[in-house]
Amino acid sequence: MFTLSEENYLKAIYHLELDIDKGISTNAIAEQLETKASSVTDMIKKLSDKKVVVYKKYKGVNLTDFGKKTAANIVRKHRLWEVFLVEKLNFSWDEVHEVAEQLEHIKSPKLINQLDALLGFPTHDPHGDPIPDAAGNLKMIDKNLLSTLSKNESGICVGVDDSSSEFLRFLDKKGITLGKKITVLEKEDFDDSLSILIEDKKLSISNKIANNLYIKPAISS
Amino acid sequence: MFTLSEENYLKAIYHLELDIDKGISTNAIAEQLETKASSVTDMIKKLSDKKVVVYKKYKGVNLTDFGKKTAANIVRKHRLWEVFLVEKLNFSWDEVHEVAEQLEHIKSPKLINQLDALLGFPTHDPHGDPIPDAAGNLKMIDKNLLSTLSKNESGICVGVDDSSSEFLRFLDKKGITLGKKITVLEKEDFDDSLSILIEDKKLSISNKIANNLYIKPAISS
DNA sequence: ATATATTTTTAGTCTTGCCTAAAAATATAT
DNA sequence: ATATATTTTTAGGCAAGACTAAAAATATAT
Repeated sequence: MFTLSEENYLKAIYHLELDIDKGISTNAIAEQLETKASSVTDMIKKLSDKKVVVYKKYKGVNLTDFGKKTAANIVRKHRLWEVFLVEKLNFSWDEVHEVAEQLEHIKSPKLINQLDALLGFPTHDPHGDPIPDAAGNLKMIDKNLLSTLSKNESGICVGVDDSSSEFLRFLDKKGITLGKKITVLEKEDFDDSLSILIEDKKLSISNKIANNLYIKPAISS
Repeated sequence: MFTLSEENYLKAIYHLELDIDKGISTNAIAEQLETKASSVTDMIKKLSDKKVVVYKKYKGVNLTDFGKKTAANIVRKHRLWEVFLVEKLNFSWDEVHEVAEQLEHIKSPKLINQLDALLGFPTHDPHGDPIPDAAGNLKMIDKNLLSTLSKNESGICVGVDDSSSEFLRFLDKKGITLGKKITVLEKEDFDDSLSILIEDKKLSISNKIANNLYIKPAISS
């Protein structure tokens, strides 16, 4: 069994490993968890003793298979709870993260299995992130940043890269939500901004936005 | 804001105050929380500093109004989650306690309000215990122990005093669940056991059982 | 290749929440 | 009323998980 703190470290390392394929550095973990490098070194030793990470001094850490499975299960719980909050309790997608951060630590396999069933075995959370299955595996779907689309190409909005409340509320205000079809009408060279069509509405969006929105390629209209 | 440990102390004192109207003794709290008296003294000082209890050395503690409200809110969350587990996730009434002990510490007013609504604003948990309202007030319903009924009197089963898994599973086995009507057919003097009628079935139950089952008086049949 | 900068670890400290053992206060019994 | 028993508090310590400051290792730059 893992403490709350250990679980948060596992989750942080799990997320970092999706982007980095070397050993995860002490500093990277410290930054992710908003703590100090020395605290990370302390905790890494504990996690290493518990066989969830492999640690070589000055060389960073990597999750063991056991560690990966444990971390994936926490992420699974987090994302299932997010779906629950949106689907059953009328939370909006920018309100779920903090509460899910708490709920992900609840320990009860039956609870999670039943929740999964109640929600109809969802595969993605409200931000389009995949939900690991009970074994810890996650299916990546084919998705690209909106910024990679060319003029006149279309796609379905399937996820966000930045899932901060600020960005999500900005999307809400613009009427951009998951599932909607977006067509690129124009790409401006000088600032890489886009003119897009979404539900018969024409919008102008900056490159920053286009770099944080995932699109599933579709036949252009 | 309160720590997990502080919340558990508040809850323990809250429950003890329902039975005891003097100052709640250090030992009583220690027993309830399965900890040592010296640990309780330590924590009492912290709770006193936080203005949730009034403490006089050697005289025990009592909750302040603020402490009472805080504790009631934890109990409210516990019982709402129990209802959720039974109503939405197919838990049985003997499985909910442990998980609710974890869930009661989740901090999100919106979560609880929405959960309350999802469940249809329940007034009692799966064991028949009343759910405090958002202000912390709880309505006691008129109930008596089954053992207080006389021969030929009837009542509706509305709650249990002992809500241990063992007792609840025993009741399940006997077919005794909340909402069912029970009629006392016979009272044995020598061991205070009862012969009862429940859903056209005749059962013999011991005094121990009859002392742990609450009944809402009804017109005898 | 050596000096400098950065990263990581170590050493020592703090707080929280628990513990044991001993001392102090209160309660009970003769 | 005094002796005995019980309860409560105090004193001192321990483990977890964080911190700061300093030392050690590694990386970078000229």
